[in-house]
Amino acid sequence: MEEGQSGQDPGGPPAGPTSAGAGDRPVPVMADVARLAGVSAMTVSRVLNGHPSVRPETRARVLEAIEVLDYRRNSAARALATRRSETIGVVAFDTTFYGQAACVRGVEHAAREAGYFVSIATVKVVDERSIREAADCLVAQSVEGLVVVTPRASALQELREQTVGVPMVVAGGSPHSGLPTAAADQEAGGRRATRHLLFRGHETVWHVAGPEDWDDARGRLRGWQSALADAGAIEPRVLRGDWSAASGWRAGVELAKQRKVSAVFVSNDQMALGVILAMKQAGRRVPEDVSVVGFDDIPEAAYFDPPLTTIRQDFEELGRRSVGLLLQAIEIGTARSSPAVIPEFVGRLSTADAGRWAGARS
Amino acid sequence: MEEGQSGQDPGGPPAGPTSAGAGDRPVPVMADVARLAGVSAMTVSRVLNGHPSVRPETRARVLEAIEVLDYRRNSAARALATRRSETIGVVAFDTTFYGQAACVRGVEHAAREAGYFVSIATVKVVDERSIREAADCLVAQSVEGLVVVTPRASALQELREQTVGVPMVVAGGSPHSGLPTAAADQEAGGRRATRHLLFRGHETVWHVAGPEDWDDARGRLRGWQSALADAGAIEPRVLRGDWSAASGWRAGVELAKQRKVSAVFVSNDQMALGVILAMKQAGRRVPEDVSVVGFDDIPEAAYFDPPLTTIRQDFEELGRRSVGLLLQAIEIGTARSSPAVIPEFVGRLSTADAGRWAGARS
DNA sequence: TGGTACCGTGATAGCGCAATCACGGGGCTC
DNA sequence: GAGCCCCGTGATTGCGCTATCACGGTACCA
Repeated sequence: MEEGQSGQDPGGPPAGPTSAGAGDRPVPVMADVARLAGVSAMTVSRVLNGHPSVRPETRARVLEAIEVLDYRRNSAARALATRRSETIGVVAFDTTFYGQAACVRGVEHAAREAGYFVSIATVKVVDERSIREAADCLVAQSVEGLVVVTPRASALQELREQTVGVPMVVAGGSPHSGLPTAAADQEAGGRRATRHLLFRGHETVWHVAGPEDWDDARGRLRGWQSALADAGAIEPRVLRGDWSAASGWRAGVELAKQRKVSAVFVSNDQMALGVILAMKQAGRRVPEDVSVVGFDDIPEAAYFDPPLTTIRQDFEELGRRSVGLLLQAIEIGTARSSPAVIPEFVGRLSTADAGRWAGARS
Repeated sequence: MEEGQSGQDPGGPPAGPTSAGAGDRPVPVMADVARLAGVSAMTVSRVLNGHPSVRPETRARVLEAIEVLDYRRNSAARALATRRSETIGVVAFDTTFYGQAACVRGVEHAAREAGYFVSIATVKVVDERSIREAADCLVAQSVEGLVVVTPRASALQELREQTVGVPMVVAGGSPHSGLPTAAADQEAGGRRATRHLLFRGHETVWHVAGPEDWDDARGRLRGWQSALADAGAIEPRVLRGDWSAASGWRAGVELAKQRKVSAVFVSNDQMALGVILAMKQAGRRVPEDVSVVGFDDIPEAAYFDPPLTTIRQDFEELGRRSVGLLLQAIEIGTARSSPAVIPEFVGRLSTADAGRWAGARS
């Protein structure tokens, strides 16, 4: 354009810098494809974007040129022009937890299927600062939306205020966070687990809960309470763990001291593993003396000794659904929570009827 | 400054579209910051990039304007202009495996510390097609480099050819893949495990290996073989698993049929869990009748029954190192493999001296 | 005192793509 | 048979940022 209308080199100004390189261009751009195919860059763009109004013949020519040149569209340029990054961000906590990892995997697959990239930021500690940092980091990368995997409710309150602009959904956690959520009905799961033990004849059921500020832990605890209340059973003091087997073991040591404990609902499978070990170490057999129910159904649960009766959550499905929600929020502008999925009871061998000698309470 | 030399609207053409919006601009751009701070956009850019030649006073003014406007730099535009995305890609397999997940976490943290974003692509099945797809997807996103976590060697051969342009490193896997690698010395680990059992007096040690085409599995197997050879012990037939507890259980069932089996080195902890269960179900006690050593030291291993003797790998460190390698490759253009870390022996209760009645072989 | 060397800053020109508008040509309506 | 519209395509412009060069000033050397 500086040369305006004057000269003899129409291709000069626009194509100049692009075509200048003698021929050693390492990475081809759209103009290169266009030239090879004998069309304009715009047409190449249309082909790439599946725009309908391109003659099949032209399209084929362009596709061939793309193939020949091994051309790949520059996503930064595209993002700049469209103002869309086609990327969603995932904030996750400890992805070494099976549930988190499976959920992230679900997110990743669903997102990729929908044509989105996935950027991830994990936080080591679950406090507002870290979470905001992670979210900021993702937002700085122009993600179009955020999936927060299994958070603490408190942390979310913070987030909602801060992450201006980009839609957010929650995978796991409580459906009451005020954000669209894809979650399993933890309460129903907790109720189911507890009821199972009650049906087996146990007078009451003890509970090893997860961290107080995790919605999942809270929901399971509520379910346990309500099942107990329904059955008119007394509600024993709650023990707290941090989801780790180690914390479960510590709780199990406490529990084993009390002879009247005959049934324990543990808020996840890892802690259940710890509880079982502690029980056995204290000389109490599982399930003969003490029945244990876990939660999550991690792949190893079936190979615990005894194989663990537990409540299965489909974490991957959660991840998938949350992406569905997020895409709605991004594309339609609104999304409401997905209906809670009901976790499934998985009966194995870690529970038995009360009575053999479990009847000997207090 | 915009009033420059000409008229009253010199800002027109360049700043026009930016300043045109009456005042409802949802997202501020650099020009907005510049205007507010009374400087040029270039200066804002310099401040943002930590360029030294900006007067502290000016810098402060700019920073304040940024704060006031809650301005965030558009990363797509930056990437386009600099030709750098500041993003690295991670290709991982099943991140629900503890090792993979921990490694990815290490990558993520190290990358973020170094100022890089992390995009992730997981593959469901470990074949060349999927891996290439995942890598392509990442490359399409203009990642500057790729970390491939614990791959199969065969898959890597493919990848190396295909991913033109972006540097690649491997986290885990064999150091002989031809790519820079951060790996633990699997062979040393396997040797250590086997030797431990041999020292305990077992005549020989059986092995439940991981998938044949995983470098990790291969290395551990080689270590087992070499320890056996050194001790002059016979080398029993290898059993194969797929890393899952279920496959370990199946192998355990086989092993339990043979009364002479008194010591088993299992290629990961999950499979070890399965082996132990199968043994017990067959009436063979662990460790009294059969000693078992695992590999990895997943957090639950200490709470198996019996607590599992195993070989600890620091997966997170692997991830961290691989990022170090990758950044070298990106920034310096070259990187050689990190020295292999030697896995650490963790003695717990799943192994015992041979002899009680284990001596009664064949 | 002139020249050289900066230092702090601004104007300008792309980065590679897609949105917008423009345009020739064929089919359609009436 | 004239007008219309839409189809397929191209030229142009700008997304928001940074690289480059240019420029007035102060400092320093000769």
